[in-house]
Amino acid sequence: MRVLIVEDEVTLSSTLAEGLKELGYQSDIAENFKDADYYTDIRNYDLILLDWMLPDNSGLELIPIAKERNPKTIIIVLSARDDKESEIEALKIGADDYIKKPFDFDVLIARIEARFRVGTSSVIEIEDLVINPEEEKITYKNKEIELKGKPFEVLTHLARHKDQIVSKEQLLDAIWEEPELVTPNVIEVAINQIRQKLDKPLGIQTIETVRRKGYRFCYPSKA
Amino acid sequence: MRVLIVEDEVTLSSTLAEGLKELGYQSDIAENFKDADYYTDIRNYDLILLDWMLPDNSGLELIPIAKERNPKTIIIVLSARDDKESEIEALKIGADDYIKKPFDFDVLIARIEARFRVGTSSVIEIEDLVINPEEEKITYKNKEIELKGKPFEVLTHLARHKDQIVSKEQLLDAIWEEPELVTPNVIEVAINQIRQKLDKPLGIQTIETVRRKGYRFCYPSKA
DNA sequence: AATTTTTTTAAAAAAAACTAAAAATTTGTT
DNA sequence: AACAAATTTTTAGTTTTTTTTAAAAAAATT
Repeated sequence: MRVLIVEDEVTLSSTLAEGLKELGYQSDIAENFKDADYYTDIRNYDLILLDWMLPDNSGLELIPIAKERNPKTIIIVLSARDDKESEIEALKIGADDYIKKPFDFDVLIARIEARFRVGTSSVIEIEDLVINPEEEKITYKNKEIELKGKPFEVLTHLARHKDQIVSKEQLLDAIWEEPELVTPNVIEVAINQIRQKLDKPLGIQTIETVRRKGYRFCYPSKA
Repeated sequence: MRVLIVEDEVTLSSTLAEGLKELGYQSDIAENFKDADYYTDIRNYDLILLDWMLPDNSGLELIPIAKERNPKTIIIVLSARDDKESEIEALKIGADDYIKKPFDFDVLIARIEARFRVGTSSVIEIEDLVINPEEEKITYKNKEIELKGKPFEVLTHLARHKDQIVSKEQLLDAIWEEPELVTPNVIEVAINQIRQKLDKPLGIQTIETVRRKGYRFCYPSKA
């Protein structure tokens, strides 16, 4: 999980980053609007913790920009303004939550975890295909398929977003720790693995490539 | 949008129901746990506004039950308990939001609308013709049309400016990264593609050429 | 009829995706 | 710590698809 903390009080932002790190979140820190603009441009964040008042601009102005760049980003505004009007304004402009400062770290975490909570069972069952991310195991008609590591994660991620186009960039962001350090070709290699080890032997198609857009999990095909 | 209000103070629940009705929400009211249990069993709610303290049970106990029955239900807990621990408890057990009483109606609405805000769907629907730019897909009477890349983008752009004349220069500026590097002929080729793959097979006309001016998306023709 | 503009076609060029294998890195074991 | 095994990443060549060019044919305008 990738988090962007936009906050000019360095004490607060580093405390947050540390706390989040312990919980397995990876965060970047932007101290002003300009940096936040830069970061949201080059990376896709799952979550943005956004201070309203920044030295060079209003944090609120980042909301439409960030949402435009990645509509899936959840934005939680952290603000010292405790009037109802401010809260309503932030929510209306596109914020997903509004927490008044000073806030309790545990409450913030509880709200974040509630946001990203996944539905009960993590096992993905699609017809005869069963993907168990916990155990990193795939079976087709109860027969186990040898597919591990990155290719497994790519398949899992695509299966979770069944029928949706997922771009290479999104896959990199979701699965690789530092997406900018690898070439997008790693995904092509992973996809190739899946096709060699899963599709080919079983005579099915699980992933189709949508040229220039990404890949889409399309099993069972609706044809 | 279907809402279940679980609240024993009738004054509050009916005020809420009325306010929500004006905004187009349809709500049921449960005054106690038993009724809430009954309602969630027979109906699927988009949203449940849940009071923590109910006469016959803790409202929190409804959360896993309701989520099991309809995992998509959003549950907002409304509670007089204003300590952090209670808020964390509710969120951890599965609540999606926690609002302290007394709360402001407008804030509640802003939070609800933020939850159900739909990411701007860019799908263009014109009679039987549906253009989905996200997925780069066109269907006519649910039958998919093979049209991708630049021709697809040209069609999309013209459809977005339905009935308006769009010049070749405008199309180049809108779709090509570096318009000055290509000749306007690329557009003519794209238009031709559209006519070959869309208009011709379906016996319709989507784009008419306005000599010396540009092109105009003219489907359905008002003739 | 001459000129301009658009349409059509086919082939060249460019871009994106695929594949196989080597190199590098990580992991587990002795 | 050193080795072996497994995994990941890179490289580079191939294939496929899309985009562009260019030139001929057709249509509209003057």
